[in-house]
This record gives sequence, C-alpha cells and structure tokens, in this order.
Amino acid sequence: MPSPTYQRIADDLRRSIVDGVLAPGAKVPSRHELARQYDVSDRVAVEAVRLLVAEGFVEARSGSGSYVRQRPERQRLTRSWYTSRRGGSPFRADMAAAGIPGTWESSTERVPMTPAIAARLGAQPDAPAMRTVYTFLGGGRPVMLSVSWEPAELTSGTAIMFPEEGPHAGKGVVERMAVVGQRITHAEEIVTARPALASEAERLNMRPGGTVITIARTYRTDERAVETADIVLPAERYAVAYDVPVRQGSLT
Amino acid sequence: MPSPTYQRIADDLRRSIVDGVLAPGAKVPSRHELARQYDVSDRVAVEAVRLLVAEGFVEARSGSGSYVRQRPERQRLTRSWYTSRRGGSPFRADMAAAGIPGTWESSTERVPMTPAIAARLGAQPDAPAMRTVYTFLGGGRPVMLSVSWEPAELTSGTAIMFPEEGPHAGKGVVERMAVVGQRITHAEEIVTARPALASEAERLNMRPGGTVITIARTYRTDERAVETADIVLPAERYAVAYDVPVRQGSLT
DNA sequence: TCGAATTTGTGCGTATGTATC
DNA sequence: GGATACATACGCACAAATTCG
Repeated sequence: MPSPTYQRIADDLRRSIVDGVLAPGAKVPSRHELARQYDVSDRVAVEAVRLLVAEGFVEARSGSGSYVRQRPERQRLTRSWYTSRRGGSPFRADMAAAGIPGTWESSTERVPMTPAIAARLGAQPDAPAMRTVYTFLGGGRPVMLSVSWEPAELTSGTAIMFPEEGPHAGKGVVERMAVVGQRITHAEEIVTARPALASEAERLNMRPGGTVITIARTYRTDERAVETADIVLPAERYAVAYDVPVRQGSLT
Repeated sequence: MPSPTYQRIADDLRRSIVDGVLAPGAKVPSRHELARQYDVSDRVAVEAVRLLVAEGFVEARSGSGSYVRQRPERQRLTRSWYTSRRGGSPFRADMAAAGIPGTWESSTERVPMTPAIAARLGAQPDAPAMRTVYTFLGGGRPVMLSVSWEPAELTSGTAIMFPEEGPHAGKGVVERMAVVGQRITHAEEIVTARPALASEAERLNMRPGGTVITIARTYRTDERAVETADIVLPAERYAVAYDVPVRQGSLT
C-alpha cells in the first residue's frame, strides 16, 4: 500500500524543510509548479501544502505564496519554588530572564465552583469561590492565560479578597495566603497538552488548531488546598522547567 | 467575511460533539447526507469531516462510516522523587497505579554524544557515551519512548555500564549511579509538546499528526550532570504530575 | 493609479479503488 | 454479491489578496 501522492509530496517538502534545503522564510513551490513537477492535478498539490500548513511547517499567504515558517524559539518557564522568593511574581521573573517586560491584566468575580474545581479544592460543588481570570502579557502581547480559583471562605472580607487589589496585589499566592494564616508548603502541577480552543487561539495569537500546554496547579498547605488554577500557554513558544529533588533511599 | 462552508459544517458537528449531542461512538452523518442537508457538493462535506478527523474529534472507518472518537482518559505519570524509592522503577509504579503491568525493552550502544546532548551533560561534543533506547510497554503496548545518555567515562568497565544488564538492571538511574559513587540530588525536567514525528506516531500507535509531550530530563549530582534523557509520550493519553515544594520566604 | 499576472482559498462534478456490512 | 461509505485523484472555475510593471 503505497502512500497517497499528496502524502509523498508533503514528505518530500517536509524533509527539505527539516534538512534546511528550504530555509525558514523561503518560498515553497506554488501549486502549479508542484503539480507540474510531480505531474499531478493541482488539487493534489493543494492537499500536500495544506498538510504542511496544519503541521506548522508552512505558512500560506493568500495571493503571495507559501513560505517556510520559522519556528519561534521556545522560552523557558521555570516552575520551581525558588522563583517565587523575594516577593516577585514567578511570571515576571521568567520574562525578565528572557529580557521581556512581563505584565498582566486580570478581573475577579465571586462565582460558585464548577464540579471539577470543587474536587480539586476539596470543597462542595457550588461552594462560593473567587475566580480571577488572567491574561499575561510579554512585551505587551498575550502569552499566557490563567484562571485561578480560591475558596471564598478563606479570603472573604480580608485584605486579600481580591488578588490584584490592595496592598498585596501582584505578590503571588504564597505571600497572600500567608496573610490569612495559610502556610503553603507545596504545589501540585499536572501538565499536559491539547489542541487550543478557538477562543484560546485567538487570545494567544496562535494559528487555529495549534496546540497548547495546560498546567493544572493546586497550592496546598499541609492540611488543605487553598488555590487552584488552569494555566494555558502555546506549546510552540514555551517549555516548562521543573527541578525535582531526588531523595536517596536511605532505607534500602 | 463569512466562514467557508466546510468550516461552518465542521463547526456545527464539533459543537454537537462537545455538547454531547453526538456521543462518543455515535455515527457522524455520511458525506452524502451532509451534502444533502447543507445543500453542497459532497466534496465540501468531505473537507468538513476531514478537518474533524485531523482535530481528533472523529475517526473515519473506510467502508463503514465516520464515528465520534472517544478521547482516552489521561493517565497520570508522577514525576516526583518519591516514586523512585524502594528500588522500583518510577514507570512501573505509575503503571501499577493504573492497574497495568509495565515492562520495557531496551538496547544500549556506545556512541559519541550529539552536540545538544553534550551541552546538557556538560561534556565535549563527540565525547563517548552509552546511549540506551527504551520502549516502555503498558499492558504489552508501547506507551512511552525514551533515549537515555550517560557519559561513558563514568560507567565504562563498571557493573552498571549497561543499564539493563547485570545485578543493577531495572533499578533506575539514581541507584545505579550510587554504585559508582555518584550521588544524584536532583533532576531537571523540561517539558513541552510538539507534533509527533512519523516514526514516533507509528511506534506509539498514534494517529499521524498527533501531538506528543516531550520531557528532557537531566539527573545531576551537586557537581555535575550524570545522565540525560529525552522522553516522548502521547499527549492524548498522558499527563505528567509534579509536586513542587514551596519554601516560604523567611527573609522577607 | 491602474491593470495584468500570480497565488492561495474555496467550491463543483466526476471517477476509481477499496473496505465494510 | 450488492449497496454503502470512505480515500484519493482529476480538471475546472471563480473570488480575493498580492505583486509588479
């Protein structure tokens, strides 16, 4: 069972691209040319190029041509405890490491928890929560989305009720929760990847169908979960770095 | 600028799927039916369904029909130090947690380091290394790939030269390196996601174009890097979990 | 500024092969 | 074996964007 023709053409072009024969920015043969070169109908050439576009190798500009995409360099997001020291935000520290000014916009609302969030926070479904929606900006452009949930029970009526208002704004969850006596000792982060939702792709300036990394983060004290967030970032532009301490098994 | 017809059809179907109107396993209208319903050519219906297939919402079975795919449940891979205790392998522990027997195949060769690997290990390019290629199996099926590199200088001529042979086979890097006096204290893991290479998709039983999570892991002592590995797993079937210790800033 | 050529995006109708039921 | 459905392919057409003389 031979590969279909459009696959074979796509394979040829893909190899040329990864081998550098077709450099980033270079023009991919137009569909007329491909059709001629491979002696096929123009529709087949269209399918081949369409595949490469879906894979992110090629960017097609209507009226102009199709060009080899330059993949952006991946920026590293450090997700370890020591970036949250010094009262700064981890996000700002990461951006600073890349020489980019990091800022964010947010809005907070009091809403009932969804069932999934309630499970993560160990609360009753529909328990009241403060939900804060963040858009993180690197150099003014949106680069990361996050939705954070805190049990209203913990913060209602305190100075940290609204995460991004008051004297503790922008200080990070660990310091804020300390204000109400919650001593966070660790965070759980569950990382995976999936296709971007249409709304996410639009907000993050991604091509539709691109993939995002998601991090489900839950901050905990030794007793309970005090905050959980869903973080979304474009997989093409980011990698997340963890430092995992290794304890030698002294009992073996 | 109205969306093209095939997009509109795909949008309708996608919404039906995520809303549950079309349940997993349900049959998607055939292209003839779609063409009739939307009063378009069958080619347009083909494009619409093809899009959903590429997005992973639909599985097309030739001769039978197109069906709503049920997304597999994500299995959690715990990547924290405490799973490596007790002399077992972290992978086997994770699989056991899911009730699946975990095994692996491997082969080891002495080869020079690639430039990228040498940089990760802090070695000269082309320095000799022991490279071990793993295929991890869950219930007999391949679920994870990994390529591990160790500086030959550390293990040459010792009992742990071949990671999967001898008395220390299958014990994990931490215990093996302890045998040659290397006390591993932490691991760095850099996580990201990208489209699967054709060879990876085939080995992992993924659909072509699917996305994989990659983990670049480096084990270190306090002095140096002693092992590094590239781990590849299907994003649809896995999530990786980290437990991040949080140190309260006592100096602030 | 205009207009022609090029290129992509989308669409139509048809045809053939093959897998499934 | 026949009906159905998907996969691939051909050839053509037109709109919109871009390029360039």
